[in-house]
Amino acid sequence: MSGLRSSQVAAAAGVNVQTLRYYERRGLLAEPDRSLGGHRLYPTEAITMLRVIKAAQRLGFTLDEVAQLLDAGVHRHGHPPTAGLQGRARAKLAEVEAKITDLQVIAETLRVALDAGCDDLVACAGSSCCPIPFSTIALGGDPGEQAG
Amino acid sequence: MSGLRSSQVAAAAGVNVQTLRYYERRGLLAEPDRSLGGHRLYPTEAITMLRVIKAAQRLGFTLDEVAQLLDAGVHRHGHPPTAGLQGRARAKLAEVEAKITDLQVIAETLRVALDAGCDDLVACAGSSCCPIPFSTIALGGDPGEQAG
DNA sequence: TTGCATCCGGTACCCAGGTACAGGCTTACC
DNA sequence: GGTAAGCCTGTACCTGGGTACCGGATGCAA
Repeated sequence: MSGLRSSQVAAAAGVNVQTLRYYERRGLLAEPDRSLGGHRLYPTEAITMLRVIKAAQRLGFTLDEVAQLLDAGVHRHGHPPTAGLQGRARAKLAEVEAKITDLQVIAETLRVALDAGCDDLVACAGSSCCPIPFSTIALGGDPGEQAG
Repeated sequence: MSGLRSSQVAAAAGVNVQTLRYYERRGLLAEPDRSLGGHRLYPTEAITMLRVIKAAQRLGFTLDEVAQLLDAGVHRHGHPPTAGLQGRARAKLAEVEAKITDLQVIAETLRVALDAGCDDLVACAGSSCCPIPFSTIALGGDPGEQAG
């Protein structure tokens, strides 16, 4: 009894042991009780918390945002309406939708380039018949943000 | 005459001067001639190259992939068919489409959570009526990859 | 009591794509 | 020739989300 070891919690949540301490440092996971020798002893709720963190992360929230969401759930008084899960989820949904739109533009550009049979970017950049919009293309979302 | 200064090239391409040297180190930009004192003197084609790089990056290619694309355009002999722009663009399109699908799942999950009026993740995780799929949600794409 | 697995804190490193700074040289213009 | 802006190399730092390694201490079973 007396609590779960870090490796047990990590395994149960499908997470690395190091990640537990990382989350603790980031303020996402409460500091658990310790054994006499200083080893962490987690309550079972810690596993739930990890699942919540992973779910929120999967929904597009950064760890900082997750920390704020968890804080907002605990404090819950006099915060602006954007601070709750509702407000934040609405903002995040808008973000995700914007991202989807951006990627759709990219996908369409790739499709027309394939259709046009482009096979050399440098040649394409010099030819006026290539459909890749070299001059305007840089105006979109941050480069590299959808590669992963 | 004799070439463009790095700041001129950078300004023309909408890029930081440091970035020019970074790209040179990464092998994306050919080493230009130098003045007697060692200053870089770029041909106007350098600006075109930068536009090409930015375009490819915007289309979802990493800098390593861009370097390979540029190499493939130059060497052009006996490479497998996946090595050309066509093959790589097809693969990248598939990647982008997968990403879009993933984000659509996320957007839909956010929408149902908003619809259901969820306002506390921890409470939601403990309640069976919350539509957020805490147990299966971690199975999707890498966490954090669409935040930006 | 021995032995091995696990855990501790602290620090350093990984990815990508840059950006910033320090200390010194070159170039351009008056 | 003076001065200011620009450029040089090299190295360190940034974000975000972890991961890896180290030397030493603990926990637990036989």
